[in-house]
Amino acid sequence: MTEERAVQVAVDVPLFGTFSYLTHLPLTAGQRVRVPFGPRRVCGFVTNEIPAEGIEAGRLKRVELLFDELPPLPPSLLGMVRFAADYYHHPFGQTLFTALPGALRADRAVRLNDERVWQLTPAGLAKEPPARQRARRALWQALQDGPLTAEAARAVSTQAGRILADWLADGRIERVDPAVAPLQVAPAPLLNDEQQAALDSLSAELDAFVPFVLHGITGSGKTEVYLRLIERVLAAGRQVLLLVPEINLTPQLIERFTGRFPATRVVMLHSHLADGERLNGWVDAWLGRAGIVIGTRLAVFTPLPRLGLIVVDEEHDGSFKQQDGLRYHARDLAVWRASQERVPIVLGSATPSLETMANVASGRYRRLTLSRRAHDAARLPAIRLVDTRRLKLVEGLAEPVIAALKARVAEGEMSLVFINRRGFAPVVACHECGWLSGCPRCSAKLVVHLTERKMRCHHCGWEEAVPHACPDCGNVDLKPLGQGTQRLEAALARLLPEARLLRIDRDTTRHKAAWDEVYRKVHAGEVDVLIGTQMLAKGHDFGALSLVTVLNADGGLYSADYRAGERLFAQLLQVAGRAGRAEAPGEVLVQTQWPEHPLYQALLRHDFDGYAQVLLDERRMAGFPPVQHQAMLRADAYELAMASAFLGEVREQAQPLADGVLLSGPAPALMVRLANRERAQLVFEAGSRAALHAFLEQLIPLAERLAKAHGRALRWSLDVDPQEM
DNA sequence: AGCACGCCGACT
DNA sequence: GTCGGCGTGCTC
Repeated sequence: MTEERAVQVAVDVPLFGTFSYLTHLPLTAGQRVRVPFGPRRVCGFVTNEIPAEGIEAGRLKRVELLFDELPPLPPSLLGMVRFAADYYHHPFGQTLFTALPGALRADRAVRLNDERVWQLTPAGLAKEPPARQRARRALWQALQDGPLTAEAARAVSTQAGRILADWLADGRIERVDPAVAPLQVAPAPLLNDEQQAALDSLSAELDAFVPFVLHGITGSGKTEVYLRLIERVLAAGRQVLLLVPEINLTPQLIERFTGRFPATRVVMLHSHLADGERLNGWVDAWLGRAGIVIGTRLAVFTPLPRLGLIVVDEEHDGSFKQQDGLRYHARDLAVWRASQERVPIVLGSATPSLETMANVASGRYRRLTLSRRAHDAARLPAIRLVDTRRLKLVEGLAEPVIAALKARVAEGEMSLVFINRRGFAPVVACHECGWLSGCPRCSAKLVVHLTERKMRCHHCGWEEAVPHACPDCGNVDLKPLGQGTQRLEAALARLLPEARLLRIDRDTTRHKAAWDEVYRKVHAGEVDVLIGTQMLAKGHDFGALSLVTVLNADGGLYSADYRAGERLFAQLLQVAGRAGRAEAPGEVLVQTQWPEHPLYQALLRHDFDGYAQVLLDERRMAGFPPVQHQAMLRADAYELAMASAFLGEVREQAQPLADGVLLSGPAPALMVRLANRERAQLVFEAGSRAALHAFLEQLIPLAERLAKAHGRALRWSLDVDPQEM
């Protein structure tokens, strides 16, 4: 026992700083402990943070317990947490706890899988095989064939546990760590010359921090380039972190990696895992047993002792930004991590974010381009704009679009009807008095689901029955307004009576089994027309789509969110990329009332770079990110007035501190009402990151103090690099 | 965030 | 008399 001393412990509370405790244990940074905290006991982590001043030694409590099932968290993880806490101005303790799997956050010991395997000792090999009992003979035979995992032993016999314990006791067998399996690589398709060139450039920089952008059009075979690069990293005995958007973490993707590297442990990490599963995957990565970690944004924190490469697939995807608590951007943290650990990082996308394009333009990132589809036969689709100003619409569909769909159905080819639901909803309206089905808790409109005769709020989840008459004037002739997927499905069924339709949206794919069924039907050729929303703009491979139609793209041109244009353009390029993947040349029809808009003109030419430049110039003129840096103080309360009043006070007192920082607002949020609360925001903009952060440093204590006066009804949070207005 | 303490309204 | 509503303050 060493002498008593003080250590700093981080706990999961919204307070800046760590807490001092006495201990006689030789504790080091990263160890998990139990400490008394107020009237309760909580789990905490020892840090090497500088102790706060001014706490009398007499008031210190003692560390109660060390949880030593696992080694201390590595310094690299604590370093990344420190960086994230500083950058996002979030309490260190809470930042650390969001970086950890749930099982390590609780005030109790964890149980880990025993990874060791059973194998025969030399003494055991020399012994006679057991003569009696089927179970003993079978187990003995299995051990002759090689080491057995606990799981494999149980599969041989339910008696295995007892028998193996006997044999262990008499020295015939031993329990050892499994040998590291040599890398195995399944046969891979050939690369085209562009893919090969990209791979060569990437492979030349495996020992340093180099940020790459792999800009490859849909169908150009980015994943195959990742796989070849990953093979080289694994062959060098190092680990790979692959971050993917929530929606892309599919069994098909995982199978592609496990299929290519059958002897390599591939760990999947995402928020829907059970606590135990997530912990085991995390620990396998941490202890170096897993070669590849594939996960959503939370996986960016996974400790990897032999990290050799980070890949962020679909780096433009919004799901990399967390929208509550620690509002981190996993892509940005991944770039920071790669620089710290001196490994290359690949940001892959068909439509890179403007942030990334700006870094390419400034020379900070190196761009590699895949401009052709991997299969030579697959050509880029021809895009046509259908000007709906001069055409009569039937149920929201223009005549040329209906005709094109009919033709494809007649030829037995699959089409996709894409609806951009952002800013558009099938609401119930009264044509007598103008009443609309608004959500009682939000400023959103309720969306009709005809099959269930319900109206549902897609923002807060509120649900109610479709009324029989107008609640305001009693008119019984209520009509659905706008275009929802369900209503469109009904219209298409009438217009294309011979077609087999399949609707894909959050309702039809909520359950995994339903999604598998959708996938099976599409690939079995049991579908003529797919109908769907945003989900379809993501990277799913639906095979032989020959026609893609987009019905209501214009919404993105009118949005108050300055990023809406960027998102719409990316979404249209992505969804157009669904067409013509196989031998059939694809066609894309976009209905619009504004065909001369530069966005559509760039789309016609498949000109991503050109329009990205237009958008970047616009951002420069307007002083928006990525040219300027932003942070946003968000506040919500039962009444907008309280949120605005708080932000107004903050603005008034923060103004003198703003050196090189522009304050705007407070303004009501774009979606003012959300789940019975009303929201407002105050925006800070600066040309220099350092100036912005120096300002935010002073802003936090100010906001804390001013918020206190409004009581618990007022909630606030700081969003650094906000993605949504 | 939790949790206790504390000070006012309707009940066995 | 006291059970319990949630405003206020503190956590090494």
